[in-house]
Amino acid sequence: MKSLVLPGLDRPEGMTTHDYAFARLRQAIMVGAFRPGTSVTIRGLADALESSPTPVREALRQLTSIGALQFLENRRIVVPRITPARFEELISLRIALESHAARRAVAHLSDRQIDRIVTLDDAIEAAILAGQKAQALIANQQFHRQIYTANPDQVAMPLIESLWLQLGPILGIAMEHVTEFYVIDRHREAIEALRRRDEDAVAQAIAADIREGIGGFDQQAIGKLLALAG
Amino acid sequence: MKSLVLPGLDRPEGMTTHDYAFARLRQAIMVGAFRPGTSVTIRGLADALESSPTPVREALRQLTSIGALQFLENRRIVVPRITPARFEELISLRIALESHAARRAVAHLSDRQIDRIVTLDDAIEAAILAGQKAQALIANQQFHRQIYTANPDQVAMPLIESLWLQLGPILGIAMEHVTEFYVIDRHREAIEALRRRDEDAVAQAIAADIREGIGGFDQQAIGKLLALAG
DNA sequence: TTCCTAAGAATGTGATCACAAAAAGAACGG
DNA sequence: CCGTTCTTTTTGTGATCACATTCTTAGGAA
Repeated sequence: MKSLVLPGLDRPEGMTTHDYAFARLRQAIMVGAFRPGTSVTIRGLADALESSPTPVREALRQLTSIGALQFLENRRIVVPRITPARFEELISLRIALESHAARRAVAHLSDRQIDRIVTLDDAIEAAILAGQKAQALIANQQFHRQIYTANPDQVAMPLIESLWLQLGPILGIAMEHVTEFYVIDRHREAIEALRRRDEDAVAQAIAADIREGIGGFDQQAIGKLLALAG
Repeated sequence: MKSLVLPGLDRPEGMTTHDYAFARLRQAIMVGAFRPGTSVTIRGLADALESSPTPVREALRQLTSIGALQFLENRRIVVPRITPARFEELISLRIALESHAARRAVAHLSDRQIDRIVTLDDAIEAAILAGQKAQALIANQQFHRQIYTANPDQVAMPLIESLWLQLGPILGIAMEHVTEFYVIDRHREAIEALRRRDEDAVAQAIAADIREGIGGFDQQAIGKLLALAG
């Protein structure tokens, strides 16, 4: 049985079943395809991915290591719930980590790379205008990732993505309830700062971008949703 | 065959084979029992832990998710090598993350908890005086963990431990070559700041503690070792 | 000696199965 | 109608096995 819920993701040939399952589930969680508190089963996902329990269990175990899932005491596997306090911690950590990563990326960014970042920002706007929420979210993540990974020795990206994964489920709820996008574009501000190679300004723009709108969503609205979903 | 290399770790009854394998391997890497570049095999570890490939493979996969191990393209599993640049990134991230975590823990610390932190600091000194390097390392980690986890909603600890794991192997090398401990005790400074509930001072003391000596080791010495071990 | 090739060994991968624990449902008694 | 107990089903766990890939090593040719 092939799942209709999991966002599609082509499987490059040569990729192991485990890697495919991991990538697929990870992507699904990151874009909010699972709601907080949802429970998943190994066999169920194995069927959905048309494989067997072994590689799926490995993928699920990996996802717990990065906070995307949770193995409960009763051996149930669930998408973690988020309290308002935990949400606030995650956001403040995002700000700390990502402004740090952005600052340390500035020196490594070539003009050509900055041009590519601008292209990604355009893609975000295009997705928003087209009403493709999930696509806008993915493009926004790519925008951030492109900046941080310019630093070749960077080690923060996996940690940042762990935070994105933990915030994913709540974004999924937000996407259902928010009809209007708040495009408070700190991205242009960040890009200008990148062009000037102004580390402080870049860090500040990224911090503001995170604080003011989580990937285009209004934070207050999410706060209210948390009271319900927590 | 039971391994003599892996640090012992009692297996509480009811703990699954997988959890035991994960905890055991994680602890081993964290205290530097494996050198950078070391390759491990699933069957080998399964024998050492007197179990089978399945739970061990799951544990190894989890360890790769947090940067403690690496699955190479050729399907070999190795302890990642660390370049001087990567080392510097890890340290700067530790400073960013841990001073952030410390700052946000201050408000939650009771006087009783601070007393317990002092006890842990005494344990570090005792271990150093007794020449028990690994024990001193563990006690030092407990000291830091005790502070950060005082914040009940904290989400940074797993990320911080990921950094500790990535630094573990290099600490293992350092422990072999460094005969003298440099006890630059910023811990007392941190404790005093905690007592005053002075967030800035706490963050500063933690940052200085990390910068000046990684768990009691001289950083410059590690830098030199990296040139050889990278 | 050096390089290349081929046979054998070692290793990761993934499906399967038996088992135990937990959850869900059915039957019964108050 | 509600709660309890027993049965059935579901589900995670871990050992095992077959397969494909990779590594190792032995042998031979230049």
